[in-house]
Amino acid sequence: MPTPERTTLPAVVAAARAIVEEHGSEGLTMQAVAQRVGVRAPSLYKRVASRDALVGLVVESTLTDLTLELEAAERGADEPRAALVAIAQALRTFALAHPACYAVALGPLPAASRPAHELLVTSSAPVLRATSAVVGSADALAAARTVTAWATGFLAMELSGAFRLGGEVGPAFDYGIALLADALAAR
Amino acid sequence: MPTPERTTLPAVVAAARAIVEEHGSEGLTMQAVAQRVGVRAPSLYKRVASRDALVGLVVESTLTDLTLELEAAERGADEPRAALVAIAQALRTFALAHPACYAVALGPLPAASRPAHELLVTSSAPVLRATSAVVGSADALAAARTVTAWATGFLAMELSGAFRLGGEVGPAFDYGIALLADALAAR
DNA sequence: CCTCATGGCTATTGACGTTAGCCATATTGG
DNA sequence: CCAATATGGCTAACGTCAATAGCCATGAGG
Repeated sequence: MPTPERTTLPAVVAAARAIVEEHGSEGLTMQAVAQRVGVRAPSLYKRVASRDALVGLVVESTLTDLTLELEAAERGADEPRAALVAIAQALRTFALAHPACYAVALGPLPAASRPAHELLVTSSAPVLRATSAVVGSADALAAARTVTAWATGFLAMELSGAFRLGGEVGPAFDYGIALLADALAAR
Repeated sequence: MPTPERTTLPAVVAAARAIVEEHGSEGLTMQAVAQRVGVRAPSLYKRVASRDALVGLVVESTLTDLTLELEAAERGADEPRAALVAIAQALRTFALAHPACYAVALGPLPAASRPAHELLVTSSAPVLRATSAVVGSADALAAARTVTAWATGFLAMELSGAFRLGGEVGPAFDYGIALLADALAAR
């Protein structure tokens, strides 16, 4: 190859993730990323089609990491109901550890930033398996959607500071997942 | 007052809401709003401190309308569990009727766009009353948070088209609210 | 009638994404 | 060993957008 490359696509994505985590998603400017990898902003377009596409790569990278955590939580449980609870708690742990990247990955995204469909399938697989084991395959999808909707809604509220009306947040999460798990098990 | 006013703050907010609904929140530029009310963009700053502040007014306006719908749904039910279901369904109806404004109002917001705390209290009051009637005042807050988290999470997913994996969405919503209502009633 | 507070306007700035076009270089094929 | 070429980086520039500065016109109140 001509002209030695001063950076790489993975380095660009890693820089983008770091910037998102440090300064929020609105701090993710092409200039900031370029400066971080030691290059000028226009050069980034040799690696990435647009800013939205870069956001999409951040989302995919984050989602990949998250999926590993969810699968680990699933493996660590010996019983379906416990797996459901463990997966939910792993999701919250991840969200609190990487709040900005989590918010970007699971928040509203422009079409050009949406991750590959296949990645969404693999990241939702653990929940689907767990609910399937609890309620049976017929209702598994609806049950998984219920749990996922609750968890992402809860975490969106927690991360955006919507829980300003007193009460501890951790116990409220436990309350919710226990309620859902019991309700599903009762079917 | 000097120099007859060519527009008013309510007109500006109404224009902003219409633009959000027609072209999405990213279409809400100061130029677009100004053109719609028959004024030049800089003149808007005589009425509104910033774009974020204008978004905040759109949010408050939307939330006010939503609250009326939730209260109407609450009044229309004669039993606590039915009230909970009716409120959830009213929320979904509103979200589907005004998807873009709903998404703005209940999505992540910069600090300068956050609605007044008091408004959040009044808009969450119906759910809180309903859960209180179902599970008692001790668990009412946690229960309300669970239902709210689920509903907003579900609608965020539905509006962003995250339900691409087959299955009808409406029945999934019914499944979820029934599951939650039953679970709360069983306590 | 004169004053002045006020709303609107033009011009401008600064940030940002993105494109155009040039230059330098390392690899490849003769 | 050398030239051709493909490629990565750069500077310059454009368009969009939010926001500010400063001027002008107007109309209500003394």
